[in-house]
Amino acid sequence: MTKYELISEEIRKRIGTAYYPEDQPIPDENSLAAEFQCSRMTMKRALDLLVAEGLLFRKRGHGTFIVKAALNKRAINVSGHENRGFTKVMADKNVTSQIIRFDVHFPSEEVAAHLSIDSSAPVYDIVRLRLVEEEPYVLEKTFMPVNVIKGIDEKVLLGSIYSYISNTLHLKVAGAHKKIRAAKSDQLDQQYLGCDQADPVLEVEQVAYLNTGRPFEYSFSHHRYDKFEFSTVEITKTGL
Amino acid sequence: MTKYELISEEIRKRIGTAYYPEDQPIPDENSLAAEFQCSRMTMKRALDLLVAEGLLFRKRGHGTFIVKAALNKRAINVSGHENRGFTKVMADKNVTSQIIRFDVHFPSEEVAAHLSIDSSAPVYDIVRLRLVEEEPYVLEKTFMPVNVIKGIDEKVLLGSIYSYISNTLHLKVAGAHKKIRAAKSDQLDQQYLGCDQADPVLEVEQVAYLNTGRPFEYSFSHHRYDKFEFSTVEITKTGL
DNA sequence: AAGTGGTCTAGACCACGGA
DNA sequence: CCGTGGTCTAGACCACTTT
Repeated sequence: MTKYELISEEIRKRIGTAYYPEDQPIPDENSLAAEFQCSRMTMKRALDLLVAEGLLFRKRGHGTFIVKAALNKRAINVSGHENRGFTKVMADKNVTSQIIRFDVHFPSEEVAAHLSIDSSAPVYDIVRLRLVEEEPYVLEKTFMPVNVIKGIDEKVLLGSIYSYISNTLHLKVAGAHKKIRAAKSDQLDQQYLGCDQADPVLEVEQVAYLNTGRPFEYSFSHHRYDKFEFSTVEITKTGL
Repeated sequence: MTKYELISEEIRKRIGTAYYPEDQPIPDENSLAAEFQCSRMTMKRALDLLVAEGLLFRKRGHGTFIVKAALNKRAINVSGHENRGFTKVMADKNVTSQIIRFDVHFPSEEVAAHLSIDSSAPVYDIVRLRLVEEEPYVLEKTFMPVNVIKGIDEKVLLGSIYSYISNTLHLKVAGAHKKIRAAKSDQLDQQYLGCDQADPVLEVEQVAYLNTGRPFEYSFSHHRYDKFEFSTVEITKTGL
């Protein structure tokens, strides 16, 4: 844990417990830096995290203030992470998987393009239903290059592909590009997510890549429209 | 324009024009700092922007690399902004509005809570269809406290509420919290967005707040499922 | 040991807003 | 004018990876 993260957590806790009055600026950066015995740059960085979370905002020449809208939120995430894909969020829940399809074949033009591979490089074609506490949570359609993610089998699919990639293959996931849209539910969604024919789904299209820069997953996740939503915070640049 | 933004743009341009080979690290931070005549901190900050955009990623002990998946993207946004709400993105397009409903009344419990106001404080209740180049683009249901955003009338609603808030009221928007989900289209959606009864919509629930910390807008935006998607980049923390 | 990125410092100057 | 946050610097030390 770095110094700025520790300080950030302390300030987050203070906001959550109303240690600072919500209608006044919190102490200025120099005072806080003195209190926490750090440089002003480090203090600023700690506050930056909270600004990015939407808990604080700054007014040049005035001070740093608490976002009132954020106080209504349940409890303010103790560790304050909004965007931590699936498994992380589910850390202490019972996550299981059901395999709907598991094939290997040559990729379509589209899949090859998104994975930056040649059409002659085979890909896994996987459809899994993931359940949280026995409840259907998300239906995932996944393409992964066989050359990159070697040795996928049913046993791996019943657990977490991400655990396999990091713990067994010792590869590291660097990030992902996502597109989020609404879609009509298809026959598979209705069958496995248990949704009605008239129910839509929230579709997340994702290209994930390793810390080698190589894309290793192109996937479409379908979530029940009544059980999943995506949260984000938008910050207006101070200069505008 | 700050130094780190200028440097960031230059590097973004270089990536877009394949100035750097994509299978090798870009020059290290000290070399780049020397080339751009800045400190290493400033150089790092310039690169941070590109990492946040998903164009670059870093490997401690190795170097900074180009994300191959990002190169496929059309042209790499010249100024690289993903999350700039409506009006900004539409800068050079013809945006018009059609007023579906315009009322003032007392807020429901839910609306009052999201706007952090008392149930006795009246709110505008607005439904607008927004069109881009004459095409229906989004149907917005908006609640705003009358005490905060004074003087809204039909003329304002036909243009941009945001312009009115900044240019006439001289208030500043600091940010917004958003939730994105899929929903069934209702009768209004079908009528105004021209979607079929079976078509879903992408719903964005938003609480926007001023640089006074005061929430001023609680809204639900419905987008046609086939014409709108939300893009985002997820970065895995290097420590994990 | 050498080279990379990650953090942190102490201090400087600038931009903005209010007294 | 002063106090605020925003940027920038020059340098230090640490963590990680390869040689």
